[in-house]
Amino acid sequence: MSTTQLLNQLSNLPAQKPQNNALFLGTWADKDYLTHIKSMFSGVTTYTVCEPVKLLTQLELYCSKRSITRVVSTNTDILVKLLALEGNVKESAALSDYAGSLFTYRGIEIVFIDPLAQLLTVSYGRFITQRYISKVINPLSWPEATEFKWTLLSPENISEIYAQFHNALVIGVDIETVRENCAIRCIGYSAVFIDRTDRTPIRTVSVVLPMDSDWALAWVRKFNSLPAAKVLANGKYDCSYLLRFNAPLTNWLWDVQHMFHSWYSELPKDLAFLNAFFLRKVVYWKDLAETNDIEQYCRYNAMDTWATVNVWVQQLLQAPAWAKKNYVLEFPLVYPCLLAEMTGLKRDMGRLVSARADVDAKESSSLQSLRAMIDVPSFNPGSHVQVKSLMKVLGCADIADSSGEKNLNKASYRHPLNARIFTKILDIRGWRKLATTYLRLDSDKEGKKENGSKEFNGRILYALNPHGTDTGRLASREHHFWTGLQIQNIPRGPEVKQTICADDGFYLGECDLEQAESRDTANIAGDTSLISAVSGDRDFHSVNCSAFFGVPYESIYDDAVGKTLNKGLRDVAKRVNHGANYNMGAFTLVDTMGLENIFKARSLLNLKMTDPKKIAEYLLAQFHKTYPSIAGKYYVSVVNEIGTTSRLTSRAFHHTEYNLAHYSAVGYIETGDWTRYCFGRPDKNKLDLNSYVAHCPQSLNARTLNEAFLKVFYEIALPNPEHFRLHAQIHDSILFSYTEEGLRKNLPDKVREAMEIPVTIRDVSGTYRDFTVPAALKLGVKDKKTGEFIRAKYWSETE
DNA sequence: GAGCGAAGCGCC
DNA sequence: AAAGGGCGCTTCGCTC
Repeated sequence: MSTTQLLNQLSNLPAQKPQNNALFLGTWADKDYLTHIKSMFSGVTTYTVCEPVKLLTQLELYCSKRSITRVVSTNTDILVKLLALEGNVKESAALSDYAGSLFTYRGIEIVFIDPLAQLLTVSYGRFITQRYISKVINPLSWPEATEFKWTLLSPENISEIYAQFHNALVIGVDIETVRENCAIRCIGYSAVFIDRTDRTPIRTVSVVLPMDSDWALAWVRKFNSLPAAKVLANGKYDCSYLLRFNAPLTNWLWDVQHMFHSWYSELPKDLAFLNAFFLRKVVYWKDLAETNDIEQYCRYNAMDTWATVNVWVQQLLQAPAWAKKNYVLEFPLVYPCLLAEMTGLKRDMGRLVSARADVDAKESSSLQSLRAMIDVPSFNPGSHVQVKSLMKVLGCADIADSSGEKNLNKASYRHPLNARIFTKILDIRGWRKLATTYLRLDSDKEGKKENGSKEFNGRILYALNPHGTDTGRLASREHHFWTGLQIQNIPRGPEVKQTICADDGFYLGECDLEQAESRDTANIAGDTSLISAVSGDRDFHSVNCSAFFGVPYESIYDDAVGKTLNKGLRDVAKRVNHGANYNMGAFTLVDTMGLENIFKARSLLNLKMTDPKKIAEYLLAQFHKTYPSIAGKYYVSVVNEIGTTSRLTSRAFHHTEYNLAHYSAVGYIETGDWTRYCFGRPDKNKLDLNSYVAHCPQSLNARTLNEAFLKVFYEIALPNPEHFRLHAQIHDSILFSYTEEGLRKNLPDKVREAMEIPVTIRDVSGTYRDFTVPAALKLGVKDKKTGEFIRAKYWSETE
């Protein structure tokens, strides 16, 4: 019997019975939206009050007169009063924290929801509001969580509890940490026990161990080695700290954040949200973590583990098959990600200091000249407010709503004097970004805490999160140890990458999937012209140019020498292709190309019209004429699929043994690979359509690279711990390092082979095709003088 | 002085 | 080189 079947049989039954009338207790701001929630009360007689109600006694009186026993509310005055009754005294409380929290007051159940305006402004507003309202309107549809009981572990009880935990079905684990020194304050465990003979067959036992002694650490190691599967919430965080203390967690198989991301990737997934989403009778408790009382703190730790296992039970019971499949695809990525996060990359500290000095020098000389030019000695180009005023002074008030790069370029196009000033501002901003974000030194602190250098023992650390994006790409941010960098947006020039290097005895290598998203788009849409254009031997943009505008390919590009002959027109085709591919409108095309380029295109193509928007429309039309399946079939299929199922499912199959072990090829395509639940309305909202149209190729590419990441982890990194290091995945590339011995074993080539995964795909018209995105290794640079190949030691050398 | 949102910008 | 989409970090300027 599977775990799910077991839980299904044993699920604790809810105890409540349906009750009397209902009340919506809102605010003035909710008045306009009342019609939207009417149907959510399932026909129960519901009163509405939007006038200010400040006292619980007022509420009680109102309810008792009308036989009201359940209340849905956005009234924060009442919320604060209810919290005070629970001993949580505060002046104000945010609905965003307490949405989904349920209180009981004198026989009345009160659930709080977000302001009704969110029904229209947040794509998932209706969905969540309906769910929370059902907590009081349809309580029988909500299973009861286990009873919360917790124990502080001590020498007196720990042996006995440890023995008891050997029989657990799963164990929830959560740590609380000290940010300043990366210590672990305490660790909580919640064991789930099953007893079919019991009235409540699912039972949990929660314990907490303060981490204040070697004795405690020794016990943590024992508990972490228990045989039960572990369930965590964002477990890479906890695992990182436990690894630091040499107390690795074994058999981590479940994670409620990854499970929820696999199900509703567009929704929040912090533990507080998951509690409110899955458990009926909960009140937000994150603010309790601010306590200084260690006992209280441990209790809070225990509640988190209790919530984690209860959420886990409900996820297993309620998640549909496609979400569980997503989980199987996503969760295993935590292991290679954790390895890469704990490996990090070495920073050459000498080079860091000199690179920073170079950047600082360029910035300060530019700043000096800018200030002299405009005669404002204190001008700060980093302040958008000041730059906007400058734009107004220089006659660009009409575009001074933003001082971003696009508008500054527009302003520059108007007058050469503007160009001198605004180009300088953009230069300075560029240097500042490099210095303050990527080349930080300890001296940048200036009294502010945690604002100095980014290295951890001379290394750049980072987090790689498989649950960070809506498309299945990994997201990156600073490391769990509260330092390091987002590793996926390191600037492409040498300025920063020359300071990041392989470890002693290692070389750095990077392997890219080439034009992956274009190939994916072509194959998903099944546009045979686009497939051959993107996978052929000829220059893609020149092929487009020829097809769009009816000029001979030979006049655009010379294949023999690999040279562009008509850069201007090829450029137009490039811009049009990129824009049209993702459903850009004519207005935006004008905006992004700039008037100069639009009129350049007009003269290159001898067009008659003078309205820039008309020119852009013409350009976009040429794309859609050439590749009719993109808008004609692919966009339409996105709208239809979401309209009928609220989901987008990738009909693609990756040929790796990991997948083959789980699914047979044909059935896999029919049921789909990665599925995204879509709350947006692509039929009504163009931005939603754009994002869903972009999702499919981006997601398919992410899936391919994620499969490759797993292959590299299992087949290359793990068997060669002395000679290979897995550093990161950067959207279409994998960054690694290897030794001389690793080179003799051909490990870089094996990375490339692992990344070239054949894919079988069913296009939107039902045609099956096989294709493989080629991967290219970047292992070094040719010396410009000697022509000798230099193996990369620094990241700047893998170009 | 802390906290927060907006703006801007880095990558694929 | 850079549109559309996908992200996260720093600074500024404001509020509390």
